[in-house]
Amino acid sequence: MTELAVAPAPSDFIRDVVAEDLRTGKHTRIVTRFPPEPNGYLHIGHAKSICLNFGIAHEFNGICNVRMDDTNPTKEETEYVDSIMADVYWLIDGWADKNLGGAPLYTSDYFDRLYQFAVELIAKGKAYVDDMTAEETDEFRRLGKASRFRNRPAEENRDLFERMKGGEFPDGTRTLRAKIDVNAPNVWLRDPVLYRIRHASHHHTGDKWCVYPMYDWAHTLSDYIEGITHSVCTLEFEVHRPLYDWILQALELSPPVPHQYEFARLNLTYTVMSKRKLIQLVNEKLVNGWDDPRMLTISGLRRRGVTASALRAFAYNIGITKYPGMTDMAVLDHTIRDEFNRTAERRLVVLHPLKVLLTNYPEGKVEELEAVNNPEDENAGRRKVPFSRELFIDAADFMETPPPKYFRLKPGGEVRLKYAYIIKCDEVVKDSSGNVTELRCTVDLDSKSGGATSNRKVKGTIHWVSAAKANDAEVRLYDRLFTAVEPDASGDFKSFINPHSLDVVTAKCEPALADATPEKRYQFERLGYFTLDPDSTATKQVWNRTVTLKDTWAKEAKRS
RNA sequence: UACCCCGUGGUGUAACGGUAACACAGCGCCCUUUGGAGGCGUUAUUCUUGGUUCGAAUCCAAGCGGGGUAGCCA
Repeated sequence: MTELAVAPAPSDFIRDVVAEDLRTGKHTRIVTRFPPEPNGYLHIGHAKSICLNFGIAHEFNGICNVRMDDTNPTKEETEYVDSIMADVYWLIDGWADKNLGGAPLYTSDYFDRLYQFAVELIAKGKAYVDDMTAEETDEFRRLGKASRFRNRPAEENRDLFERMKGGEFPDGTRTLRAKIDVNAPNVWLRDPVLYRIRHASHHHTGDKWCVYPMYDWAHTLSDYIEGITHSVCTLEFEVHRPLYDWILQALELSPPVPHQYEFARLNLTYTVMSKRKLIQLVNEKLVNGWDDPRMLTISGLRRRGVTASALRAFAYNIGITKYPGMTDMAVLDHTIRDEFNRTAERRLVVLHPLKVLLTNYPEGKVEELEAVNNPEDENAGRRKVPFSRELFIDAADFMETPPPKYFRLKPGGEVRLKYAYIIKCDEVVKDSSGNVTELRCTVDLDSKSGGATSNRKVKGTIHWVSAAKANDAEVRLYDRLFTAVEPDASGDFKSFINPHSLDVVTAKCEPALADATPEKRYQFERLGYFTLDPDSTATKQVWNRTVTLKDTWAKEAKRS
């Protein structure tokens, strides 16, 4: 099993529609799109959407456009465009052709055409310039009342709209509104605003414009312009769909026209997903930037060590529906472990070193013992691990007064050192304040792994490194960022930040780990999966714990 | 409040009028030189009430519950 996570093509209600439209000949080539607003970094919820839209294009031989939905100059920045494209390419690379979507497109590149469409709508008597304030507009809409400017002659509307574009009027003084039905049951049909005045510099069009289209106008027509067949968005836009369809009909656009479909956005336990909250975490320095490995941003997940293929497998596992549920973070963890168990090479690393002296093992002797790189993959080969008189084991693998069912080292007890010998703890050395500083043990020389007399069983097997040959490395142990299942369910989500979400230790690593590369994932035996962080230098490795191993002992220990 | 959408084990999904299944989580056992992985088993599900039908998770109606929308944000 070297092919990973190439799951069978998933099926869901949207793919069903796509397949049907192809079957009936309604469409001959599928075009989807992923339309982020460049006002923040992409998160795992966007990954779900990317996998859906690119997935459909990929499976049905179509294309998927990445389109910056940049109609609000006051919120959008080029930095975000760059991060978004980096994330999208990373996520789809090796799975769908990058050129499936090509270079990023921009709604702002269509501003001229969108403006012309608006002029057309005015000419058809289906839009008018309104002079009411934002507050008045809101109130009238709530009351279902018509604006007193609603019946302006088309020519006056045309003139006013042109002068809006010309910059004659200050921000907020006028809007262009669709003339639909001020009393419609669906509030989005109560003469929605199509254009507003914003004397602001735009990240992509500079100072060319001072009127900017609203989402519904821009998005619908951008879909049409690009020949989108299936415009897939999240549930909160469901009530916009009648407006989407109205716009296409009002302009009497020739078919085929796009159709909008909605699915439930991703909700995950123990995290927050809204851009507003993520940006707060960054700005208030509660995390170290957008790509902090504790963030559920795509860049954060990438830095943490999650692979694109694992993220895609996750998107596949959770499915697509209209039910707005809450997915357990355990599903993400499981998906990552599932892949890494098959692909990650094993290494011995001691996180919290406790010295062990083997009293009956010769001083100065070094044995090169053989270790399996990956028990799940024979092709991963073997390596040598040096063994000597002084070792480090993890402090958690020794207890002076252990609870029942503790299989590791204890005074007078025995344990197997992985790939090496069985040792017995004879003596516990402590400092003046009673802390254990060293263990004196004896080796059963007949118990060497792979040897003729190695068959003796002991209950526990622990990892270790040779003190003389070990290399130091910084290891960043990440845990979930929030302690509450739903941090934003009530109160201030920041009050649920996990104070132990990051623990930094200096670990002792076996020599073979020195050759590690950033692309590879490693399992530190019995501890978890780890990835080299970009903070690493030629002289110092920095490791991120992507996810722990499943730990049934922790559960057992909690019980007693 | 109005309008729209959605209700299948604890969680996420499947079953497309014909035996309610899969994954995660949980529990138990087996195996294990990772308390990992793996294997086996197990707990537990169609919101309610009517209707249509030989037959309903599926279609219809009402109720109940949950979510969304009511920015000159997207």
